[in-house]
Amino acid sequence: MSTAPLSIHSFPKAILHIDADAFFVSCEQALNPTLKNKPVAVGKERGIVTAISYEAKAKGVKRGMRGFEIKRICPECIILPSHYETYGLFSLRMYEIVKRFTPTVEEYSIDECFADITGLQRPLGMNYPEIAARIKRTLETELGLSFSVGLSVTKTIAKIASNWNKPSGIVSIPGTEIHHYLKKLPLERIWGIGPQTSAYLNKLGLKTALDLARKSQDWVQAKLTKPHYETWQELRGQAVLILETGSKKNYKSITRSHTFNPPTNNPQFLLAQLAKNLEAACAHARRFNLASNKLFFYLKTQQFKYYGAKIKFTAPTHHPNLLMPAIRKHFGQIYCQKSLYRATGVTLTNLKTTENTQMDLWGQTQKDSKLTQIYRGIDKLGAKYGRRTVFLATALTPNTHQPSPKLMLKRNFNIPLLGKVS
DNA sequence: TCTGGGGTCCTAGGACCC
DNA sequence: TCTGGGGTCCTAGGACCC
Repeated sequence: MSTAPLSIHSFPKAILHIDADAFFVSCEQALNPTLKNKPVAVGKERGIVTAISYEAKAKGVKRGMRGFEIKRICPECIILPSHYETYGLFSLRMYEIVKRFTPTVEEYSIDECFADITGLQRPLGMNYPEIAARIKRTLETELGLSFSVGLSVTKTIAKIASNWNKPSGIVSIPGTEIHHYLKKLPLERIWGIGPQTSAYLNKLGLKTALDLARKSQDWVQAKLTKPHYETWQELRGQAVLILETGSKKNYKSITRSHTFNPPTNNPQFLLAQLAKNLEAACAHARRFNLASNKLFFYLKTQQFKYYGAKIKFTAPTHHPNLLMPAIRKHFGQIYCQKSLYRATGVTLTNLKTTENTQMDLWGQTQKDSKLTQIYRGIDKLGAKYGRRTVFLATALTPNTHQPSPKLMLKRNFNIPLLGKVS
């Protein structure tokens, strides 16, 4: 096979990928230094851990493990509940710091971002690897977390670079050096190539990322789909994936789901769970001024099968009390008494912004705006007294005997507005 | 991989229209 | 009643990501 480089230019573009190491546990350690250098895991409230410190990883602790399994292999491991709001604040500060260096920052996920630093050598008086190092140092000093940074010519290679030397790595891959790295990289480690595609490519005789990058354009277009064709271009040093710099929160859909234990076939319980999912999804939609006219809800069986129904509405809304009756109405179509269910979920789709909503013929919008005021009050209460201070009566677990107005108050607060609702 | 929660994009195929 | 060809929109489901 050819040993020629894939690109003859060092840095036609300079893209950084910045990735916080063991983000959730690192946040906990930054806030509580006594946790530093100790095996720590986060996710106690779920029963399985989702983030693990490098010390715990070294002892064999893995994502998805349960508390008792961890205690068996690493008794000294500290298991903490997650604090997502806190991690979100660290995340915002991370973006803010990177944006001091360049406005072109993609807030890719809570613990990662991409930054385009093309053309900044001269204004900053540093070369690209020096800029990367400066950003890394600034992040680490100000946040007290460690970061892995990759510098290269495309997003896909920058991601490979940041992953190369975790934790706290800083790796620069000029275009002319790409092939040295791809040669050592198994296909399934490429961003965008999952188990299905790598198994398929293995069957076709490909093993490494370089095997893929060396294929012809015709071959790639004949055998693979568009996303993988783009990956192929990126691996060859052509930046086709652009950085999405807009502030992230334009949802196409909002899902809220929850798994419970033990599994059940109790329809009241399942409806209560769905009501909770619906309220959570709607609350999120309200926060971003989004409304939906299409929802999907499902029951998930113990065998991990999904049974769901889609419902369309004439007018978009984000008020659960308008949507819940429809869920109740369609519930019977998907519910089977013989099945045991382990989870429920609700997805709002077709989301539209609620600014500039037009009045429709039926006065639905007017009714909706009254509700908007009511829910504005509810959301304020939620912010003040804790989420779910006010919720739909359906969301009460069965056996809890309460009178049944449409809206219920958790702590018997008396809110005058409630009278108008039912 | 005995499996939590939240997303996005792409493709194929059907419905419907001219 | 049968027929060719082409366009758009929507949906279901797959695959992938963190």
